[in-house]
Amino acid sequence: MLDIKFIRENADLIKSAATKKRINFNVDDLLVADGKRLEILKEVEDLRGKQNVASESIAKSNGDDRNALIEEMRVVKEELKKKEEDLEEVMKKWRTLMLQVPNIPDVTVPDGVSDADNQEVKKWGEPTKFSFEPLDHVSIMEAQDMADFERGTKVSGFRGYFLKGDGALLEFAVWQLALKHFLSKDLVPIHVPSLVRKETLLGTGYLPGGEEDLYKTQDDEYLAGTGEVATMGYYMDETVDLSNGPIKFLAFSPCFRREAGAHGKDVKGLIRVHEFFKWEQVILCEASHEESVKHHEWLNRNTEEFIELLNIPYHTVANCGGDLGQGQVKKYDIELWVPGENKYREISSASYFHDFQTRRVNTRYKDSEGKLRYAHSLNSTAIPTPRILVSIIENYQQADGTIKVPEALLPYMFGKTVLGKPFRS
RNA sequence: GGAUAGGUGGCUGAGCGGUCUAAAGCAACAGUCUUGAAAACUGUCGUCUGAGCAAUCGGACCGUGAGUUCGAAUCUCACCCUAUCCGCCA
Repeated sequence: MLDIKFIRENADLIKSAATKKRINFNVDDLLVADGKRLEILKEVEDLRGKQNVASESIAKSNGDDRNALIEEMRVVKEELKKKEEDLEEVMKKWRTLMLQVPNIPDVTVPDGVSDADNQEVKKWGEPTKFSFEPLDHVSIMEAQDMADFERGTKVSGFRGYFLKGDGALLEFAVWQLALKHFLSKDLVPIHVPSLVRKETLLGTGYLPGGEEDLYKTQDDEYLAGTGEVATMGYYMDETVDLSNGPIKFLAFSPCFRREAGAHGKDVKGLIRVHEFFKWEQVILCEASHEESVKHHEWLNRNTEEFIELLNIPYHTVANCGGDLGQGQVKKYDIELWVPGENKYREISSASYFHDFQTRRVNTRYKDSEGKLRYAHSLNSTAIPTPRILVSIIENYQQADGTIKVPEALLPYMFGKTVLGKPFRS
């Protein structure tokens, strides 16, 4: 959500934002509705003012004076009722349009329609070369009894999986390394709920609109698709203290996604599952563009560093306008090399929103002049499992089918340096 | 699941049809006093929104939404949320 004053004064910016994001939104419709809204609001407020004045007189008077005044106000009441109905009608339209206003993408966001137009801004390492034909993670993990997809489906349904033996150990090791790395960045670890109330999803912008990708309970709660939801909900309707610097969280939570729009995609393996775990970085900072930009770069760099610890080839892309969400100002995706598919796959997404989200969740802070302002919010994946296992296993596989443990994970693998047993040559 | 009690400003808490412009206390901020601090005293002290250069003025907000009324924090209805006890339960 944006400030209506800002929208009124920067209608052109909104127009080009919609164009750049490939979002169908007509700001003129909103401005017309807004004009009407202000006009009727003024009338309603004048009538209410009249009523307030008369009300005081009525309280002080009696007898005929009193009855005359009451009669007079009966008419005002009818008029007011009619105007209020008019106002409600305009407000309905106004609110609907307000929720659709796209946030302004940064000037550095590349132009484009879809993820195919995202711009590579960094490339680290070269795609792994093998002296043999590499296997995909599904074949390797099944052969090594590190994952069980058949029983996963039997027990959990489509996209179900078990991580087992070294597969499970590897996941826990990644978590440990992630804790070590990200906590060295002074983030506050927080384990957040996945079961959330509707308000938090409305606040973060996943509702309305994302209903079909969310699991819902019989008590009308939802299972969040990311820890960002509960983390942003943490300070909902509160005034936070940013005088000692930004609030920086490292949130952990199970994540649930129905993947309703992805039925044919990535049907095998650990790339796209209904239930996974994610460590997520979340920042609330002062309402300054420079601050947001600085933290955005920092968040993304934190995750890049983690991937570098694992020594997996990756590249970072700046998402193009058409690949940005309604609220995002700018977004980076980090994509890891996946030998089995011979391409990079997204592992992380770092975005900033200015005050787009905090307006909805109503999280403010007092600035140095004591004025209440909406904070800026940012979030970035720290690390998702099991998706990250795909790249670890495929890039570290050896000719005999075993997997070398990445050096950084050695301290957390209970002495194991190689996973699995030779099964091919 | 059963029963009960509640939702009022940053917090505690009064108000239960018309000076509510929401008491009072605490906290906070400023000042006086003081070498400095504390205490004491004095003053300030909500949010959103519209008009205005500004001082200021108007409107809204007592969990949410409807309703009754000339007038609602106060009455009616529905919903949401919280707490406590019992039951069940990792």
